Amino acid sequence: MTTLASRLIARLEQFSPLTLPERIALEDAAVTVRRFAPREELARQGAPVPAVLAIYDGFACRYRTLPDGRRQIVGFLMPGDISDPRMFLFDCMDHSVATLGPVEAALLERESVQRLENYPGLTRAMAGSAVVQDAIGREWLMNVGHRSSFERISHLFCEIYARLQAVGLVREHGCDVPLTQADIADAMAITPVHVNRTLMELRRTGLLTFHSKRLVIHDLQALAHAAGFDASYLRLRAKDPSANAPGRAALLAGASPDTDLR
Amino acid sequence: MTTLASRLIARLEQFSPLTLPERIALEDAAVTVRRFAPREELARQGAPVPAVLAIYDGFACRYRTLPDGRRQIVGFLMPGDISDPRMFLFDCMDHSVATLGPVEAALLERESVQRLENYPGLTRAMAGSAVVQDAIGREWLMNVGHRSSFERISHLFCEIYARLQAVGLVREHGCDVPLTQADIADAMAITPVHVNRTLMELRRTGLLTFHSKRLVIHDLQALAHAAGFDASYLRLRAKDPSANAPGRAALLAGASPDTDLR
DNA sequence: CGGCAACTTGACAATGCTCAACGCGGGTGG
DNA sequence: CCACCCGCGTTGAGCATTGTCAAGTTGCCG
Repeated sequence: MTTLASRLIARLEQFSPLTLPERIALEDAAVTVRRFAPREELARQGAPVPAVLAIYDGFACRYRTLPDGRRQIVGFLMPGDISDPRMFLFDCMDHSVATLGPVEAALLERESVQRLENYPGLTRAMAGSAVVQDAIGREWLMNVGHRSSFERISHLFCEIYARLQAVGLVREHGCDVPLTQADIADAMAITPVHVNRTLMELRRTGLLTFHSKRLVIHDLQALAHAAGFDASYLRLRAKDPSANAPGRAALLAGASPDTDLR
Repeated sequence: MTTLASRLIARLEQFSPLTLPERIALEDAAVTVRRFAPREELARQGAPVPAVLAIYDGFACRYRTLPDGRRQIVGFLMPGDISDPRMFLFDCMDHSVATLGPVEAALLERESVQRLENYPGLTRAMAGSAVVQDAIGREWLMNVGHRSSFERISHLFCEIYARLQAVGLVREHGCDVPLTQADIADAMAITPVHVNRTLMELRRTGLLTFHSKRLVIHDLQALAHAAGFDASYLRLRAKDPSANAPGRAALLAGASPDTDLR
């Protein structure tokens, strides 16, 4: 059975190996798993930085809003993700954070994080995680700036699929993606109605289906090609599918990019 | 007379105060100022991470390119800026870096950076700098996603103006901005021809002029309002006005959240 | 059964793109 | 020294991707 800490450890170890004491410290810090309702605000732009968020299950998002109400989602926090501890360097948030669907997560207080930062491996892993989230932001900028709506949505689903695969949440070419079409719209800067049209076109072309929060990718190769998706920015090591059931610890194997890029 | 180190110190101290030994260490690390030609590539996507860049004068940019040649600039590096040292956590760059106009900068090798990271104040300051660059990226996403070309370009110029003001490079409501219209296009994801049209409209409305690399803002208040610009994401402390041109205090350079959001 | 959120669908409008040409200035080579 | 050329800026005409508005359907949950 997977616990929050084990998922977090597995994810963070993709960035830097952790010593036993480091894993224990992480487990201690992330014991209290809380449940959050959908659309719950966890941090507000301009308000004090509340805590670092470590996601066990579900999606959250960072977003900014314009005075007129338009919302731009600037990143997703997915299972195994941890938000950037360096936010504590400033006294207030420059963006908001909210859950999308229901979420299980741990909140790490400032002191808790500071304790973790005494461990170099953990510091390095969290930094790596943050760098990847930056890279994702850069890719999104590319997406929103230079790709058609069709490419954009394809690309987003490729990314989500790859990230969920990295934490073992993909089965049978499908995964649960608790996003509404409006969420996708806010992330990719497309109108909800146009998201709808584009999703139907994706369905029609047989590349993927996304229905009742379930994403199924029928032709990953073709989808990645259509999207211009190259997973290298995610810095994923290939996930051993059997690693879900404990027993086989031999990860870190090759950086064998089977779901290859370019 | 301003040296690279003094500019760097002044900028970094906006994030965290530095002790004397820290300043000295920084000076030691950044003694060698190199000159770079315009359009010189300093780091290439996919290639090893060469060095951390500390800018003394001129603009550089981070960018990603699509196979078909389209380029998205994902951030500017401006005088006093330093690129993110955490890039060294990975073996290759996820984006490229190039100069725009001529640039004077120091290159800090991996070992040099590691030495600096022994100083907590420097580590904190560099982290703060990186967090702000992330925040800028988020704002750009908002820009490209949800603002009209007119707002976008206005917003970009507000940002550039505020950032240059923070390092004392604004005089008489004007500053040197070594960008071509094509550069602005690549940053804001607009066509060069449309950038041109928009610039002319900005000129016509009397908000600003941008000619031969010189930006003059005629009505900052109005421009910021038109752009929906709120400087708080830049986390600038008000620049001491006496540092260069006496008199006019920093208008929007807001530690004060009076130019509030929402 | 009612209500609300999410999803669909259609007609129309517009912002910004494409393509194409031309002006202008500064640097370089003959 | 002049002429050429290339990068950059400027302008125009037509077009298409995507936004807007509006209405209707589905489906879940109380």
